[in-house]
Amino acid sequence: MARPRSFDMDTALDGAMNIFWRQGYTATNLPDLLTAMGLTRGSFYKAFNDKESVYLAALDQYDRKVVDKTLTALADCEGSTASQCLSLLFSGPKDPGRGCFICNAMVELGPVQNDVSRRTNHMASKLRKGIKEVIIRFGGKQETGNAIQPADEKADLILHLYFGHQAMGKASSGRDDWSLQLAHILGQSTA
Amino acid sequence: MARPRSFDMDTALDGAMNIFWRQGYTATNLPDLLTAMGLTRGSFYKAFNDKESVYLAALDQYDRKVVDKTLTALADCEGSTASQCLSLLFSGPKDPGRGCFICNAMVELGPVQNDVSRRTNHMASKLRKGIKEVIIRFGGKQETGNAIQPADEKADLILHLYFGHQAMGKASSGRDDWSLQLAHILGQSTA
DNA sequence: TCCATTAGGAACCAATTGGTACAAATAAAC
DNA sequence: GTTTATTTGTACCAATTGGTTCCTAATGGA
Repeated sequence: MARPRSFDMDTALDGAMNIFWRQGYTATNLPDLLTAMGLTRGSFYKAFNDKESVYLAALDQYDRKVVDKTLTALADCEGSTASQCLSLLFSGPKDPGRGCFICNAMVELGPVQNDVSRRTNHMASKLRKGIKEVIIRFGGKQETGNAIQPADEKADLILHLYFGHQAMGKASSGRDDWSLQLAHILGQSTA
Repeated sequence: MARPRSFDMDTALDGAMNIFWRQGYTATNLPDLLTAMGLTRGSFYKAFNDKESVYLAALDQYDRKVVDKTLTALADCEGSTASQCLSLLFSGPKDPGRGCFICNAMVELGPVQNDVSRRTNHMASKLRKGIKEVIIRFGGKQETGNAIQPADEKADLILHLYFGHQAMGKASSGRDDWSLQLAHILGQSTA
């Protein structure tokens, strides 16, 4: 009927995702957000409800863009061991001090924003599942045996390790090479 | 010479520690902080420089009060296995949604505040050392052997796991019982 | 071509932000 | 008791917060 919007919704959400990812929710004010999205107040409030709803949309964008990409990278990994493939999780693009948006969101808003924790839990589950499938693919099938734990447990352990890695990385006091640890967790002799 | 201050510095810092611990730096405004510390603006700005310096003081308070207490609890632990003692780290007082102040601070301010990351790194090192000493105390001495990793590596792994646990706990999507995982990492058959 | 409808942009808004100024209250030193 | 130094509390401040209003401009359909 009338004038179509001149900005691209996807790239605007990319901008929102990146600024929230880097700065968090409260530390990102409206001017920051508008600049990152390439919008002015008018079009912003025409297209979105408020800052909070854009934050949630940014989390969904992260789910589509980053989490899904990570999962396919894990599924398509042609390494020779599970730990080699799972090392992908621990050697991200390394934008210094950006960390993992899921981890950041959990820590900042998890306890006070159900809409946030719902999304972070969902993404965490997807990652957990992706990790588990790598483990299974490389032979660590659902063994309930004594010493070695089933793939679910290993995946959950590695997922927690991943978030710890991301958290510590933001203060640059973390470890970079996790191949030996992963191999040990997975019960391999060497990575 | 003149009028002595009527508030107790230590309890005021406890209040600051607790509110920053629960809400983070930016999400805590001055009225919140003043209430938590039991001070009015006047005495606050007489006694402290600004909000930021109080945050750093609160981190130091956490170091003294919480971290040191945790370390002595680990050192004094009379459990029968290392994983049993280290389970202490994963079963805190469980104020829901408060998490670990170190983790919160790293994630919120690590990349942008050197004074913060310096402190979180220091506390993380203390924890790492405490964990390592537990491992060594229970016989996992600095073995450089093939499959089992040296105590340093194990301690670092558990420390990262701890932070991941704290991060995920804030969205209540984390695991509560880590005894089996710890036992596996440490190379024991059962916890 | 003209109109209905919507995007875009700037001015504006009340509320809140962290921080300051200053007078009143208070207690030690003499 | 007077003096003096310092804390305490209140009133105040400019700047910033997220959000609204409203006018202009652009566009697709008739």
